[in-house]
Amino acid sequence: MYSQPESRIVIIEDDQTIREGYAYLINHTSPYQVVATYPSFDAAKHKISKDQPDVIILDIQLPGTNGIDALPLLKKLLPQVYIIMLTVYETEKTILDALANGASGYFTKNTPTAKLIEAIKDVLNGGGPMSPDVAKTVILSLQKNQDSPLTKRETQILELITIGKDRGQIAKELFIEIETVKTHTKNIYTKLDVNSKAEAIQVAKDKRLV
Amino acid sequence: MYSQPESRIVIIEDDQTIREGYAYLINHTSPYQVVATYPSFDAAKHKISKDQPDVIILDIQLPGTNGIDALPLLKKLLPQVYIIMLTVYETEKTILDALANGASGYFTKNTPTAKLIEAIKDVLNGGGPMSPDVAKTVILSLQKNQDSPLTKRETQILELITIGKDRGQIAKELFIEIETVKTHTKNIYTKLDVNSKAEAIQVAKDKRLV
DNA sequence: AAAAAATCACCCTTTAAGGGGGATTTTTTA
DNA sequence: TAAAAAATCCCCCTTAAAGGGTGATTTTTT
Repeated sequence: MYSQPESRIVIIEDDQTIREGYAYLINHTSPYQVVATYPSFDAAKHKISKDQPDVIILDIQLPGTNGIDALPLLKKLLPQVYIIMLTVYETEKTILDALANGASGYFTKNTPTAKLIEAIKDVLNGGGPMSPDVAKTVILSLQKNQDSPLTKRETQILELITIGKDRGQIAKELFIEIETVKTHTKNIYTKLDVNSKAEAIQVAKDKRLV
Repeated sequence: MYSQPESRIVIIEDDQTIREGYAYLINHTSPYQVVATYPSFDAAKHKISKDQPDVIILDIQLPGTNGIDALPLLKKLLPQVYIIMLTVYETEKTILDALANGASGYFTKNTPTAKLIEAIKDVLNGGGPMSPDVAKTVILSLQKNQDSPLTKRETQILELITIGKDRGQIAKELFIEIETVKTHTKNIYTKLDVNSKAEAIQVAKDKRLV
């Protein structure tokens, strides 16, 4: 399945200059057509289904429903649509929230139109385009703490604890006795300076140990 | 801090043709210099510190220590180095493991040298370059289930449960009574068809509800 | 107006977790 | 090749936090 030249684009962005600027450039310098633009999700929600967009360019800071909250609603209206975020926000939380809620790509607003057009092509071909700084943020969010106080086995067990396994399940999975799991757990607690599973999970997430 | 033309590159890759091919092209068509190449991590480990690389291009399938296991060891030897994975593996687990272990970028082996050179520039400038299919995999791994059976509040509580909070902490955080948390938890268990916190966390992770 | 979601309360049971102490075997590293 | 570190296993004992049942009111959505 390859990118179709006639692919239909909708832009939802409250800044008129940016909205019309991107629309003009996409229409005149790419094989894609901008079939509609809207200043907000609320303005778009009753009409956008008829536009039959393949790709939506979506801002986050919008009057009324914001872009993050709009994401699942748009997906409900148009299950097959690809959504590319185009925003000034680049905090880790915002980026991860957008991706968690169904965005296919994420760019900051200083992105040149040429890159955005390339991104449209990428999503239509099943890719997940991001600007370099966004990609960096995503990678950092996945990165584990490089100098953990835990041994390999302890890390492994802590990982299983964080995904909800109990002693019995952990023992079975690692082919060891429950008592051994207990011993490791005790050592983990000592090293992390906690005394419960709940605290251990919190510290593990917090320090990115797993 | 901008990319320095004299930046030093090391390639660790067991296939001689690929290794020398990339080395030649980087040396002749980019401002970077390949200062050494190795067919394995084990061959590199005693010498690579002296090479003083800024960027390492690292394969995953290597004889002896594989690329994933080599990552933390390389980071220990050269804490400041950027590592770009270049591999045929593109399973979600492999990609996420590599990024979790400190890789700065990730490309599949059919990547043209020009793209790889761009990626070197990107990491030196603090970005996190990935090929489109890899980026897509990463995005998918972050994506939540779009049609969860849970309500907003239930999802919120399940999220807190998965990060190790107990009833008391959840109640405090959401400004509600412990009994309300209990009620929501019961409803969550019914909807997910489980009857313990541990199981709920496993289903939540499994179905990407949080 | 009806349905769904969110809130709070009381009773009762028990399991899985946590703490202490001791010991052997295997692996790594200096 | 010693010494240190990591991983393995066992027994005793205690209890906090979790789970199940039932019922009800208020708030928000549709």
